[in-house]
Amino acid sequence: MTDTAPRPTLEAVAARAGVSRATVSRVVNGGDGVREPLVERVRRAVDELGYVPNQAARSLVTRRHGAVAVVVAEPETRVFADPFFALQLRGISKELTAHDNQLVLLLTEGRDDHARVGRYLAGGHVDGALVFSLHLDDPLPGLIQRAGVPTVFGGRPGWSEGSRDVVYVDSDNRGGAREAVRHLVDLGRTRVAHITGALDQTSAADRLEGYRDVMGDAAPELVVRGDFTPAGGERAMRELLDRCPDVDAVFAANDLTASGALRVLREHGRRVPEDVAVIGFDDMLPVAEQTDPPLTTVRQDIEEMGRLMARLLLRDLDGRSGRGGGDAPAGVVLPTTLVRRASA
Amino acid sequence: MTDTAPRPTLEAVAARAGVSRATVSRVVNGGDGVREPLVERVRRAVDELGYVPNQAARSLVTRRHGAVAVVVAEPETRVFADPFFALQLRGISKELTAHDNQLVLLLTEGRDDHARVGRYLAGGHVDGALVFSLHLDDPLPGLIQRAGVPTVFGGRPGWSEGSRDVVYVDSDNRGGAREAVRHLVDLGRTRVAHITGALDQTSAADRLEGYRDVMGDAAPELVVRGDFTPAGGERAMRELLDRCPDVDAVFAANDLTASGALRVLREHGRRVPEDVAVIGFDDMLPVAEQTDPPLTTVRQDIEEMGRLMARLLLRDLDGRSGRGGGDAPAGVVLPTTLVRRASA
DNA sequence: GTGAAAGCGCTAACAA
DNA sequence: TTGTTAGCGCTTTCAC
Repeated sequence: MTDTAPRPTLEAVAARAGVSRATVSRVVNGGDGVREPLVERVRRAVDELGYVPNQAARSLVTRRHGAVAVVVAEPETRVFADPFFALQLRGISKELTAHDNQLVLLLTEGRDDHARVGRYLAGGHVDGALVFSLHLDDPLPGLIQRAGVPTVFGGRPGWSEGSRDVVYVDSDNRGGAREAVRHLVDLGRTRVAHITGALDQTSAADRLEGYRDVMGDAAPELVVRGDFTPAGGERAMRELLDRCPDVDAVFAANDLTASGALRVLREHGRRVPEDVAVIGFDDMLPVAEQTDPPLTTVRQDIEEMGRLMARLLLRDLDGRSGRGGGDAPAGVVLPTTLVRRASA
Repeated sequence: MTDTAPRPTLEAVAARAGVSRATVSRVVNGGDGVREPLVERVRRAVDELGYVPNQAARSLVTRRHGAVAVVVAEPETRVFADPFFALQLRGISKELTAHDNQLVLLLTEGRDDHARVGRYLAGGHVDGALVFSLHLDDPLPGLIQRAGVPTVFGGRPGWSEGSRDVVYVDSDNRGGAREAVRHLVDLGRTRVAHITGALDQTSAADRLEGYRDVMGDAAPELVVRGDFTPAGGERAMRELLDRCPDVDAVFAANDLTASGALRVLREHGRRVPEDVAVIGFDDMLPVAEQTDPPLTTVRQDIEEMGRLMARLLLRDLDGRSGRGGGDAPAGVVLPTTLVRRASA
């Protein structure tokens, strides 16, 4: 491969254009306050030499890196079993690159990684961080806040209750759940069950709340614990069928869970939606459209969540170089919509 | 949030420890050639001040960034419809962080992005690149090679035929396909069909080759074009059933395709595996284990592919700071294994 | 509007 | 073994 191509420096461009380094720098950074003919000459020199600014040198003086860390804790392989993560990443990436920022991906699993991430963030390699705080007891948020890096969280962090200065983007899990359960009730169903997600994640807890908003606490036997996986959905559905044979509707915490439930229902000869109506959450296309029957579900715009997270962070970043204090928007909650297919 | 914490510099640590900057630098970078008591003193000063080296300043002189770009072209949303991408990323991330390297993720879609990526890579922000060259006519590989950045490709690039100096990691697509088809033949099947993947990707082309290695070119009507998606699998299966009603086995280019085929077979009342045996490729657990019946498939260790890619790149990176020429290992091909479940 | 010069924080010769 | 010194390539006052 091409060995040691000696990349041209500002100096070289300046020499070629017959101007000073300062002028070249000005042109490269927007060209304000430089007379047109000179701008032209510098531009040409840049092109001819194929000059690209050295980011390290630039960061050294500007203290900006044009890079944002995305921290994904994935103690469970679940993160990789559905396209959730990838979609969000895509949204983030789009927004970031649109503003000339790079995405540094930090995947963590286990204690050691936490320390490493903490160190990295504290090391000032990036201008900010986007963090997916998956679990209630996750030590990551603490570490990060201590590192003093501007941060936006994906999903409402469990500990955000008190602190008003935590910025996050979340879906309207509770509202979406409410809508789903209400739809089931409107369908005339009276024994509406809920298979929860992993309850140490706020998304699962919030969906459960939404279910309770409509159904109340009347029939606790209709709430079964799941874990966002198909296997968990199967297990829960079996338990449900066993415990409440008269169940006529199920609101599953996500599509994967619903797919497991669907399988068990079929196995038990229950027709969907005639005997039991089923609703999922997420609208993960490859899952929701492929189940039998296709799944009615609550859609959340995952890619948009990612994009919004990035946007909030970048705004904050700009803000703090401008004024001293930023008006932290705290939490932003994206709406959900019910997508009707065949299962309910 | 914490505002402008003025991070301590080498200078500050030196002052506190009562030594020179050079000594602190030595200690921070491993501490070789510094007497124990001094090392101790410096370490303490570092801790007390919470000193973290400034990477920008360091890169400026070492010309090393401790960062590797991962370039993923995703012209098709398919990349996000299966966990392939995420698994590979995880493998890469593990290996990279184990060697204290950061992962800069570059997601591209469309022409504009290519230029951007080319510029970024040429800009010398990273020490090397890991690239997934998905399509035969992808302009990315060219751009990258021109940027002169050490690169390892994921999957055999279509244009690598001539050039011996292209480093890549691939699965044994051809061998795996051969094994699958042979298994079907051993089962006594005589009308073994193949639903291909997107043939502008070498993985699909290689799997087709493997099929032909066993079946020859005898019955071209048994080869139907798919595109790695469930929908493509359905379409192809319908066509197949229509064209060759006597088909008694199907080797699908991947699990997603197989799942589509399975659905159509059920729809047509064909029993699997009694009437038609089906084999997939990938062993994507959430797909292969959840189909009805569970899918017999060719497993490839995706995470290991990622890890290996990173390892090769890092080795190359170390190599070129050592000797002048590196012994490029060209292509590394990982073995596949047949996983027997119920569908064949 | 343009140039000269002073660093940003660090590493790597070279001296001592 | 330790310290001194000269940059790495860039931005940014401050004169002109």
